Amino acid sequence: MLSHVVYGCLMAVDRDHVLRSAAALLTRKSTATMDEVAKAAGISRATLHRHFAGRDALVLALEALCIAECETALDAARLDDGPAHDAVRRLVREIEPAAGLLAFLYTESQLFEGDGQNAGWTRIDDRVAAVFRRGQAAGEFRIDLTPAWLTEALYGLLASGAWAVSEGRVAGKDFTHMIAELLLGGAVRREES
Amino acid sequence: MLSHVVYGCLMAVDRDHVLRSAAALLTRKSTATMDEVAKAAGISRATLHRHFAGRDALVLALEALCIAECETALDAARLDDGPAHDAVRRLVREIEPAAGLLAFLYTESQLFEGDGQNAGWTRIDDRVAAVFRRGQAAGEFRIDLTPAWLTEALYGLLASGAWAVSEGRVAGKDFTHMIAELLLGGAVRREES
DNA sequence: ACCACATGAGACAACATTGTCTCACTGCGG
DNA sequence: CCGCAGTGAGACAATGTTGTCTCATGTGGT
Repeated sequence: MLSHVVYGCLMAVDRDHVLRSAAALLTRKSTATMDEVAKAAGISRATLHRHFAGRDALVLALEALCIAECETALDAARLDDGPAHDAVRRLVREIEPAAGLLAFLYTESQLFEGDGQNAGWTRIDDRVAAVFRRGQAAGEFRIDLTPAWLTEALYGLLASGAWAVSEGRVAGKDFTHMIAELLLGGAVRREES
Repeated sequence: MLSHVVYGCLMAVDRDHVLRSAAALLTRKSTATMDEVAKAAGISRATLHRHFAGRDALVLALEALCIAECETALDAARLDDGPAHDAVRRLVREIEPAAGLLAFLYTESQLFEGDGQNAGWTRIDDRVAAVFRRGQAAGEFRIDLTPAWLTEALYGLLASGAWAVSEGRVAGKDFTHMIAELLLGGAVRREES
C-alpha cells in the first residue's frame, strides 16, 4: 500500500530531475539524441524511455514544465500591480530561469503543429499581452506597437538573451537589465530620468 | 568554348534559384529534408545533389548567400551617414528581405561549431555593432546597453519579426516599423516628439 | 543527324535514431 | 532469506534520411 505512495513520489522526483537535465541539455544542444539526454540525466536510455514514451513525449513534458514555470513567473510578477513598466521588469526577472527552455521550445517547430499544449501557450500569451495592453491604456506605453508584437518581441529578446549569455557574449548578471531596459526604453537615450 | 560560358551561366542561375527556394522553404520548415528542398525548387533530388554535395554544403551556401545579402544591406543602409538612429532604421529596412533566412541560420546550431563562414558573420556583427557604438559616442544611444547586446537583440527581433509575420501574428507591412521602433525607442511612451 | 550534357526517376547501401525487447544486477521491504 | 521493482546494458528491427549510383530521356549546339 505504502509502496504506491513511495513509488509515485520517487517517480515524480526522478522524472523532475530528468526533465530539468533534459531542459538544460536541449537548451544548449537542441538536436541532442535520446541517448545524450539520458546520459545527461545520469540514467540509461531504457530508463529514460520508461519515464517518457519517446522524444515527442519528452518535448511535450518539457512544454508542460515550461508552461508551469512561466505561469509561476507570471504569478510572481504580479502583472496587475503598479505601473506596467515595473510589472514588465518583474516579469523579465521572474521568467529569466525559464528563458533557456523557452528559447528551445520557441524554435521547436513541432510546437506549432501539434496542438498538444497550445491552450497553455495561448493563456500565457494572453497574460503577457494583457500587461502591455494595460500599459497602453494607462498611457505608459506607446500605442503604435501592438501588444501582440510586444509579446512576440519579449520572447525573441528572452531567447536572444539566453543564447547570448550561454555563448558568453553578454554577462549573465546583466540578463534582466539588458532585456527589460531594451524592451521598455529602447536604445535611444532619453532626456528625463 | 562558348559552351563553357553558357554552362557556367546556366549553372549559376539554377543554383541561385535553388538556393532561394531552399531559403524560402527552410525559413518556414527548418527541418525540411533534401527531398522537400528539391521539390520546392522544382528539381529532383539528384540534381539538387549535383549542385550541393549534401545538406551541409547547402546550409553553407545559404550562409554565404545570407552573408552576402546582409553585406549588401549594410552597404545600402550607409551606416556611417547621418544620425545613428536613422542608420539603424535604414538597416532594418534593408535587411528585412533576409530576415527569414537569418532566422533560420540563427537557430541552426551547426552554424556555431563549424567555423566555415565564421569570419563573414564576425564581420557583419562588427559592422552592426559599430553603428551602435557610433550612436553611443554621439550621445544618441544609452551606454548601459552594450553594442554587442544591441546587435544580438537586433538579430533576435529580426527573427521574432520574421516568424511572427509568417505566422500571421503581425502584418508584414509593419515589419520594419515594429522592429526599428521597438529597438530604438522601446515600449515606453516618451514625451518629446 | 549527331553528340554532349544536364536532368529525372529510381534503386541501393550506409547511417543514425528510435522504439522495443530481453537479461542480469541491485537494493529494499516483508 | 526471498521476492520484487527498478535499473543498466545491450541486442534487435523499423524507420527515415542521406549519399551514391545507373539508366533513360530530352534538349541544345554543331
